[in-house]
Formats: sequence, structure tokens, C-alpha cells
Amino acid sequence: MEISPLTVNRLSLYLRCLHSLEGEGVGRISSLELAQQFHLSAAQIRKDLAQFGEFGIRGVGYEIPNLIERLTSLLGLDRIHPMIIIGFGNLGRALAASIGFNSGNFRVVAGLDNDPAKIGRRVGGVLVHDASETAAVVAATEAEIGVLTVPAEAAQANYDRLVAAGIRSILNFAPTRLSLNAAVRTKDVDLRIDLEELSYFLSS
Amino acid sequence: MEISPLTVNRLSLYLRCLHSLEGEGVGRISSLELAQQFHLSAAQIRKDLAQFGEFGIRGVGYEIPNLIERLTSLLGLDRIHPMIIIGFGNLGRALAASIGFNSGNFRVVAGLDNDPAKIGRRVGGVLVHDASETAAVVAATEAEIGVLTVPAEAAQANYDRLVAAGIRSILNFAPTRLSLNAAVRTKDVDLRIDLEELSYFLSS
DNA sequence: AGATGTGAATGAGTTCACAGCT
DNA sequence: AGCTGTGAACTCATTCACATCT
Repeated sequence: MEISPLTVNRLSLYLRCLHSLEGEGVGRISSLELAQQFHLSAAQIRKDLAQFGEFGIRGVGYEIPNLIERLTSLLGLDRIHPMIIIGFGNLGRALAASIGFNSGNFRVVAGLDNDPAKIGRRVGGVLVHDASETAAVVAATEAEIGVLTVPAEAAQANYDRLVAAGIRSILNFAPTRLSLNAAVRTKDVDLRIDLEELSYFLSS
Repeated sequence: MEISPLTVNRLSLYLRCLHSLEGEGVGRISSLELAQQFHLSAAQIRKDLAQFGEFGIRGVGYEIPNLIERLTSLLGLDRIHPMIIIGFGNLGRALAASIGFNSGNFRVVAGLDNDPAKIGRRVGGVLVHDASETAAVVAATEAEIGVLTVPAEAAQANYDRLVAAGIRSILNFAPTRLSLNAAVRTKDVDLRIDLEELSYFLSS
């Protein structure tokens, strides 16, 4: 069955809530309690989980440690995901150094840039390579995720190079419409569009 | 009529495409050509635009300068939107300095942090104030958008302070589920969830 | 008794297909 | 003739409500 990204994103959310409950020592919880505590929908929690099997106990609820384990495994968070960052401008550098981004199972293992002043440097613990060596760096680091933080004009060329290098997925911050390769899962983070949405609702 | 954020986000996209065409000297375009060039849906372009009036000429298409003007005005991009950044860690600093973020009609006019080492400093052209002075800073700068780049634990407190200070909208980067105030439009950018989505589809 | 898991109902969003202008 | 604007059809997503199980 094909799972929607909306569902997957909610699973992430549920997992985060469960970790927080586990930290408080709670051992089990019903969909209703979970929904009320975190402003979610109980029916949706059950529907989302039910797509992957029967995780709960009728009349009781869900065992938190068990559910955490199942969701962690489902989301692929039981193994390390090496990432490379392409474009060491402000945003690329910040993400390389950010503990929120570079933590848990996600590890920034290398950087790429085309600026000679940056190549060979170690920025926030990450060594920056020449972007022309994308293929070699992807192969050597076994990077699974490429984080595109280059200017819009450079995005398509760097995207194509990442795809050719055999990367498996891409998180794109460049504010441009990439011509996509179906074999590589790509997720856009377009802050310009986010701001313009806020602008619209400010004015409306 | 209540417009969906999905529609608004596509308007941003259309506007971007139109700017690019205008730069190439194209004067008018049909929904079909626009769709083909940028991998969009012609029917959806027409439906989206039709929600706001009749912008096109039947049998001909859309006048690009005219449509750009209408969309710019619709999205509220014909005036400046002052922004403040709350939390001058890696991400906050990067956004303050990033031309992609801090450009066009969006201007970072001040920063807030609770670290004495940062307060009073000018980082990337932006003066950092004590977070306890949120209300005064919002009033003085007339900031419309608050960009929350604090750690998850600090997010709710800073959110509440922004709301109390009279901010109109918030872009939240903290990976947490905020308890929201309905009067303040809030948009989440949750990079952790984006990465976990990629992780899921890597494994599945 | 009480909460899960799920078909059925509703709602949101997209695509189709064509009437109506220019 | 050709493209917009739009009701109708369809697909996707969420919510409801209850049979099912512990």
C-alpha cells in the first residue's frame, strides 16, 4: 500500500509525543488521551497506525515503549543516515553546525562548495570538498541525503550532479522549481513561499 | 471566501514563474504554456486565479505584467514586512544574514536572545536585544512576523511572549507542537519531520 | 466496560470537459 | 479558432460511528 507523506509526517509527530511521554514515565496511553494532550485527532491517530498493523490493545490503549519501537523502525530511525550539504553559504553552514538538524540518526558527513576559499576548510566539524567531486564524495561517505543550500540559479546543476552521483534523496532549500528525477525522493523547503503565505494572510 | 494555504502557495509559485518569464521579455502566456514550462497543471492555474477574479483574456491568455501586478498585490508583496528573529543560534544567525530570506519585501529588523554574550551585538547587520524586551522591540520596529529559532524547550514561552507583544504572524522552526493562539497566523517549518519523511521513503 | 480497528459518510482538493467570451 | 472560467466528476483525506476484541 502506498502511504501518503501526510500520514508519514504525523507518524513523526506521534513518535515525538511518545518520547516526551516516555520521559515522564508514562507506560501506556489511549488514542484519546494522546490526542487531547497534543491537540491531535484520536480517530486519525488510530487510522494512521492501523495502516501498518495492529499496535494497540483493545479496551486498554497503546504500550508506549512498544509503539515507540514500531514507529522508530517504520520511519527508518533505527539506523544512521549520512547527509551531505551542498552550498556552504549562511544556511548550509548553519545546518551543518545546528544540533537540531545534525543529531539523532542524521549526520552531516561532508560539505560541497565551488568557492576555493571554502574548499578544504573544516566548517562546524564538516570538511568542505570541491563540488566537482560530488560523485567521489557521495561514494566515499555513502551519503543518503543531499541537502541543497545553493542559490536558485545553481540548484538544477547541483541537483543533477547529486542524482548522477547516486544520492537516494534530496532536501532542497533553493527557491526554484527543479526538474525532478523520479528515482530520487525530493522534498522542498521553500522559506520564501512560507513567508509569502504569511504575507497573504496578513493582508487578507 | 476562505482561500486555502495550498492555493496561496501556488500563487507564490506562479508569481515566481511569471517574474522569470518577464525577465526573458515574454509579454503574455496561456495557462497551458505556463503549465508545460514549469510542470504545473493548467486547469489548476485557471481555478486558482479564478478565485480572485477574471485576470485573463479568453482566446488569448494572461498579460504577464498585469498578472504580476495583481498577484503581487494579492500576496501583500507591494509593501515591506518587518521581521524579528527570536533565538540567535546557528539557524537564527543564518536567516538574519541570508539574502534569500532577508530580501524582497521581507526585512529582518531586529533580533532577540536571552544570552548576555549576544545581547547588544550586531549580527549580520541586525541588533540583538534582550528577549525580556520582546514587547518593546515589537512595538518599536512594528514587526509583523516573528521568526522563532529557539530550542524546542524555549519555544512555547517565546511564542506566548510574541503573541502578547502583538505580533501578527509567526514562522516557527522549533521542533515542537505549540499551543496556538487563533489570532496569530503560525506556520511551522519542521526540518526534523522533513528528514524523517525522507528516511521513511528511503526504507520503504 | 472501554478502547481499538474500520467501513461508511463527509469534506477538501484536483482534474475533466465544455459553455462562453474575445 | 482558441483560451478562459466553471460546474460536474473524481480522487484524496479526514471524521464519524460502531462492531470487535480484551
